Amino acid sequence: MESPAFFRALSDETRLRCVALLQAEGQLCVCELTHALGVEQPKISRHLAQLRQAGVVEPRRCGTWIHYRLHPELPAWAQAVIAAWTDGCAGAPPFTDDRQALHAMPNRPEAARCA
Amino acid sequence: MESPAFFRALSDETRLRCVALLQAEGQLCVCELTHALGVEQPKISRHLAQLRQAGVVEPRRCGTWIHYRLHPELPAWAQAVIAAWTDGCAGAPPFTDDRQALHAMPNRPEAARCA
DNA sequence: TGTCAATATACGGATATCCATATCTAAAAC
DNA sequence: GTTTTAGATATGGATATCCGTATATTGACA
Repeated sequence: MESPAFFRALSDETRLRCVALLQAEGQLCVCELTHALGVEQPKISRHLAQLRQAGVVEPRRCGTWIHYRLHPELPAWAQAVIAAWTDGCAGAPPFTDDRQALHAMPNRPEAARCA
Repeated sequence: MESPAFFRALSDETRLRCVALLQAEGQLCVCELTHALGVEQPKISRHLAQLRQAGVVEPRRCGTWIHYRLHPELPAWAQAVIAAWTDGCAGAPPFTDDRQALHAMPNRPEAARCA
């Protein structure tokens, strides 16, 4: 994990909003992120690709859906950085709004259905 | 402090090397940073300007020299992020080499001389 | 096999970033 | 006031980033 690449991955608001949601919720599919942030799907996919290439998130296919989560093998310091940031910032807009929009989403695919 | 701007400030190796040195040493002038990193002075100045504009560092003029330090009013979460990162990474190259080069620098201006 | 739904990638243009080199500013010391 | 030294900024070119729109991929299912 190269430090500059890691911080660069966190240097965009859309990506930070994804990271904050994943940190709070554990695992989300692309359609949930798209709905929660209220942006177009290709934009989410492009940013998820950058987070994936930086090793920040990991995808898991689950039938039609692809669930993303924070990469379970993130170095301890990177996990600590994300935790420190979310502790300080995830309780303020726009991150709170995203969580609210997520929970208000109708017909959420249930991650539980996929092992 | 906008989160994306903060992380963007940390998304470059030269800037991270400066931040790591400042975190370890407390306060350094531009010529010390230039010598420690072994890069051209305008490059250091440009990167310090970016860190300054992001609110990560603060300059203090001291006669001919300008001393930089981590901004004392950084939000707690930002300080925690920097601390978590340095705890995890500052003990490895290239950061260790920079500290070594700094301590080997001849005729270091003494910060103590300026209150 | 064909279609649909979820996700990924390609394309093209606007903007930002990074660097090396050259030049400018400002405080010190004479 | 002229020179010297530390530091900041300007210029221009190469590369990267971001976005919206269009299209491709892939698994599920009829």
